[in-house]
Amino acid sequence: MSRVFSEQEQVRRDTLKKITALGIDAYPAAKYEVNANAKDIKANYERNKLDYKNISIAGRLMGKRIMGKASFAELKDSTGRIQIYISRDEICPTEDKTLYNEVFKKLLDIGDFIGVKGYVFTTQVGEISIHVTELTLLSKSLKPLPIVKEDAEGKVHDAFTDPELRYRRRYVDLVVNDHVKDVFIKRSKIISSMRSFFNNYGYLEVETPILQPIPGGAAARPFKTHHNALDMPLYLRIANELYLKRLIVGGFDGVYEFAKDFRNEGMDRTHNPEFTVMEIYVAYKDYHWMMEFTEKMLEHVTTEVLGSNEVTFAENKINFKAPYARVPILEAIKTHTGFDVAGMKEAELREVCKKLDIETDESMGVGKLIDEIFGEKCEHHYIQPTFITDYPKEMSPLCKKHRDNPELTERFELMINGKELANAYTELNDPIDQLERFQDQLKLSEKGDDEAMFIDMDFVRALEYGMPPTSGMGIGIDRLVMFLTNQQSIQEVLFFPQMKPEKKAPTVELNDNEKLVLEILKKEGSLELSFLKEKSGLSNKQWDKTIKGLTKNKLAQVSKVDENLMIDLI
RNA sequence: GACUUGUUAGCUCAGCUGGUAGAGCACAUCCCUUUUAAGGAUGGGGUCCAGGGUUCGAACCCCUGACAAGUCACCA
Repeated sequence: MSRVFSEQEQVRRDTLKKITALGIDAYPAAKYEVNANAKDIKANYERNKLDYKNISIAGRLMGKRIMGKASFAELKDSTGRIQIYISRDEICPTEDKTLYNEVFKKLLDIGDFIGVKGYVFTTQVGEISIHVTELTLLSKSLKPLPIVKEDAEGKVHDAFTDPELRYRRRYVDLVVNDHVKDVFIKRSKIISSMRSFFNNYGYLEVETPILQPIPGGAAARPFKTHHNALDMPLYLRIANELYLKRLIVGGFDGVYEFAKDFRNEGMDRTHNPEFTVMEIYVAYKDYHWMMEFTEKMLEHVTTEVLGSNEVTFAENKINFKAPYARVPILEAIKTHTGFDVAGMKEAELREVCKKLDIETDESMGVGKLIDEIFGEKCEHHYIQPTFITDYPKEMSPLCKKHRDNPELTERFELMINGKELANAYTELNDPIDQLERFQDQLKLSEKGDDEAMFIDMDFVRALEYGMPPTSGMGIGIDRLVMFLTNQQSIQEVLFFPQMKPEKKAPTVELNDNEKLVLEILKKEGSLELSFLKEKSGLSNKQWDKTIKGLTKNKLAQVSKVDENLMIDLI
């Protein structure tokens, strides 16, 4: 494969050769002992100067300011940036000034990893810096990074902002945009904060299959794949609910999993085909307990990770301090539409939808119709964390019937900023009821609902052995992270959001037109431009492209002789 | 899936009514021992997303396509 390098890339490759020629290994194998980092030095040097007499630090070179025999440069490690000061005669005490004049000044580029040893001091301008006594190249960078600069007022210049480039080259984004890195650090902290919250309760973190013969536990279109040895279809999981409940059957008191789920649906600001969900199931609990558990968890996480329960998201301030409001879905509909839909049959609900200007179709049953009314008319009103409870039975086939009303289920969804964040049930543990619900789903699917659930007979069998009363909850981690980091797009909280493949690299081979013109030139030697154009028989556009291609590849050149443009082979 | 907008140097962006491509940073060469987004001077660097059309002439106008972003639709 032949690659085309930009001028700057070519310069760096040449530089690499020069480094090697000087006997320097641009990619040394040995470990580099580090005893300090940028953040720590900046935070503690003033108070404790003696500790910073002999430090060793490593990172990327992020900027050079050369002033003759001395220079300043920026070093960036995982904790931040620090300035380094290099004086020629200090790192080159003998007559040989190569390390400074050649290696540092000319052969080190922005983006290279270097290690420096030296001592910390404060410059005349008052910046804490490292006075370098020893400089080591740790890894050469062959591609130029975008140069993002920040001025004294904190204003960013030439920011690297193009979303496509940022997502496709997340590594560059992370190197250059500290605020992006911070989002992902926060994401990690949110997850570990949740994990320790669950562990403190004594619940067990588990792993369940991602490849499933029956994709269950949610209403969604799955990805399908094929196992060769078994010669059978397998699906990427859309949820892990049914497996976690099997573990409750098996006797664990509480199990949870941070799971990647996969749904073969559209992509937009809040949907990525693979996404992370945390599901937890706890025995001997119900959904009332789970509401308290959920609000306590969110209060805990926001306190621990953000140091506050108040979160700004877009133009809204959201308060995660428990407790949260609890609103039955039918009450929410009554409040926001004026219609009391309790006990309504499908036909009556359709009538209500019509009056509310909500589109319906034949495949929609009672559950979907109610869900539609709520989604259209109510959902967006719930900005502050709110538990919407007691959903209709038909839209919750894995959820236990409501203890007071058999048409409803003991289910809640947690709404935040008008969006669903978490979903929880008092789990259905009656195997006979469960099988009937699955069969109802089958009818829905026959009616054309392509998201209705499959019947999972092994799951029914597990329930037949007996599952204790259990409550379960699932929470979308990506969306939670979006809320807590004030990001409006899911792509900003995923390191590598799904993208279409990149365009193919351009070829350097000549196309047919170029070959044709080249043949004519080879035969004739030197020709007048308009004559050659006519002879080639190409359209204006094609001629233009072709001759530009040839001159670019240095195969032909155009020159002006008197008043005529001549084309020659090179 | 629909609509809107965008795609020009390594990065951020200009580019007039169609007349052969511009800036800042970065890069290269030279000068400079405490500077700080940007010291000074000089210079190099382009498949103007791709393909086709109109035109004497296209980065610019027209058509088709690719990719992205935004809005909407769809989506427990």
